[in-house]
Amino acid sequence: MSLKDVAARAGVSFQTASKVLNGQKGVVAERTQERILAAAAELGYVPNAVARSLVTKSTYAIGIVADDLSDWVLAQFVVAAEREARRRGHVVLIVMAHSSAAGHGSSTTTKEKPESYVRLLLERRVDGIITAAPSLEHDRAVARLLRNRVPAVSMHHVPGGGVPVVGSDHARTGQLATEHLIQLGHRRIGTITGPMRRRVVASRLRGYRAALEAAGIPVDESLVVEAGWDAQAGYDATCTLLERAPDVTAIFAQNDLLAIGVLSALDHLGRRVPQDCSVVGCDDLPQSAHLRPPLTSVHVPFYETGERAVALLLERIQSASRNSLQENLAEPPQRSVRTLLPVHLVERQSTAVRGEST
Amino acid sequence: MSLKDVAARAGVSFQTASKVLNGQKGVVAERTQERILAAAAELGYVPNAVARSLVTKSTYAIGIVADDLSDWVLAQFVVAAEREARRRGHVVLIVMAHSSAAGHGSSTTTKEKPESYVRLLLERRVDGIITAAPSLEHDRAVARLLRNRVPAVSMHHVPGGGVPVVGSDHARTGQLATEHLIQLGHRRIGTITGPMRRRVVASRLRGYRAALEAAGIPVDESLVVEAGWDAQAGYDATCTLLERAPDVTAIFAQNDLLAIGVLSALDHLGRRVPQDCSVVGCDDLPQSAHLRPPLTSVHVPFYETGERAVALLLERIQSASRNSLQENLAEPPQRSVRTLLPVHLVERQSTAVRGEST
DNA sequence: GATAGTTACGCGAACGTTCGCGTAACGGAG
DNA sequence: CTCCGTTACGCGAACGTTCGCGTAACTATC
Repeated sequence: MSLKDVAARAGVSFQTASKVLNGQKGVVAERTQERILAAAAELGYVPNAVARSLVTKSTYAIGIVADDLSDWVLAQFVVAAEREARRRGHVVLIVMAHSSAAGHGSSTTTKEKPESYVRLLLERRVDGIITAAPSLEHDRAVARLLRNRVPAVSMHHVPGGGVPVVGSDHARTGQLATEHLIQLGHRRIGTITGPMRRRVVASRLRGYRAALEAAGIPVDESLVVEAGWDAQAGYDATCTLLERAPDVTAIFAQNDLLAIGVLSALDHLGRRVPQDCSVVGCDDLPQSAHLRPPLTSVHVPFYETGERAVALLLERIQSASRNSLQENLAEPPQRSVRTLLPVHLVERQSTAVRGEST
Repeated sequence: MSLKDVAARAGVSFQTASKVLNGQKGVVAERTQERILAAAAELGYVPNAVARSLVTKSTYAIGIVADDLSDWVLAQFVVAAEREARRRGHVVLIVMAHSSAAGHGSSTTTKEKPESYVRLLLERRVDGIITAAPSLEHDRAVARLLRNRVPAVSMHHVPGGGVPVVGSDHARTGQLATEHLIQLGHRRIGTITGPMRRRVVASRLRGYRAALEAAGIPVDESLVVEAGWDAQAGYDATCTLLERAPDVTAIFAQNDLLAIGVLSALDHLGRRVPQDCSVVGCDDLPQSAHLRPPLTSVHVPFYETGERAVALLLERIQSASRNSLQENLAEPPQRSVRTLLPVHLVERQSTAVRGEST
């Protein structure tokens, strides 16, 4: 099962076997190479990556700390990251930052500290870490580890900086959606936001405000309703919104799940979409095209974000290993970079010119 | 950074440091223990799990081979598996069986063989493997590796058996949905299926047929439309179905994504749900409760399936390590077990008594 | 047929742990 | 003061690799 076994069977030293099975080729004579290959095949030899890692000091593994993957958006990110990582010869170790919520039958409610997620990966000696866990975006302990211990890239804000961020332009997202509604003639535009403590939410809301101001429309705070992040929350928030301001003619929902709830609520309240009320979402889920009516939404490139994140991470890993060769000569000050991928509006049938049917 | 460093600083041998930092406690005097702990903290010592694994021959890692996690169902499974694994002290290595489809900008189209997914994990010396990749359910090479090389549990059928399967009762799923429609008085019940090569699809269809036969309703093959696995496919298939058989009064869609397409198509064709046509789905996605109308669906316990899968896997891992101690005494014949978790119908507003409004 | 050059392989060390056993140091009893 | 029993720590080996260098054996040159 080990190099020694196949070497014995082929009648060579295990170091020679190592050279042909894993290491550099061409150093070993054709004839013995074949013998070794044959022996390995017969024994079903599988190289031991953990021993290899021990000596090469590199695991060819990257760690991902992610929030709940039930969220399509994060799943998309992770899928892309894994694919890109493997394309480049790395494997992915994933640790989920499960929300503290009791959840499904976990009897032993061990209160896990967020930094332990990262620590777990550090113990495993991953070559680098990617965080895709907005729930950790305010955690300073996690931030410190990411900054000092290992090459890292984050999908969200990291307190204190020092970690490159790859994301999309959230403010622009809110702005695009709102501008679209303004162009359709809407003036009373409500918005359903996610939880305010999340940065994305604040950014998208900023975009919403900016668009209104640019159009000379006063921002009415009663048109902003903070909600959760799912369809039910969208439903409830819409009811609240229409109670507060029955005259809204358009609603900007901060994601498509919320938007589903918005559509549902409008239906119950007897408002037709888009004739009585336009709706625009964010994220552009695949299903959104098949809702009734098909949902206008701002497309956010999560897949590409995942790809970019690992591409950037692998670059950093390489430059880090180069630098350690040079004994950390010229410690890279490395201003924390922010890469923002462009978003764009996908127009479907849930938005229309204001008052078209009245 | 290593045990030797903290040992040096604490003035002890590194083996002693090992005992207090990782291994058994109580063997070392209180005083020196504190010294070592202090030294470790000052140096920011993080144990090296790869070195540990090398000697203990156990990585405390399990591998998951999964299909595209954009599918909520699989994501759910993986989320649960990861959570349960970590609760029990294991970490998760995930490898995705990306469909060969060209997809997003992967320039180097290295044709990866499915078995290489497993091989990757074997090299990493994971303690066990879980497969959640229906796309691999016909791959004999993968099956052989799972059978012989490592403790494994699968979420889907494994050709040749020998690997315990944890899943849910798919035939019953189809049966429950169909029985429900029959009880509401429907006789002309169409069904939109997924791709026939998938086992789930065949099983659910079997349940559909069984329910019809049990009710003495002849099975009309023209009412069975094979489709893909997403909303668009559901839309198209519904159009086909209604062309073939305009008299259907109920449709059973094999998953909720398809059902979204079904609802959308019925809307376009001017049929009201549920008055003109009832619709029932499968999987019970969270959004399904907020569609219009809220979708009746068969709930499938993916989360629990994930939990059970790793629970079973960890059991097997333990018994395997015990057995290797006993030199594989009494090779366990271990009939390949199938654990089927129960499903249940969730009744919402997309189904109604036939012809209630006509 | 001795010497230099090349090619093909082996050797030793190191990576950071764990684990069992050996052995100092110490205290109390004879 | 010697002897035995504990307690607290150290030692050596092993896990399966990689890597650089040493060194046989073999071919070519004079």
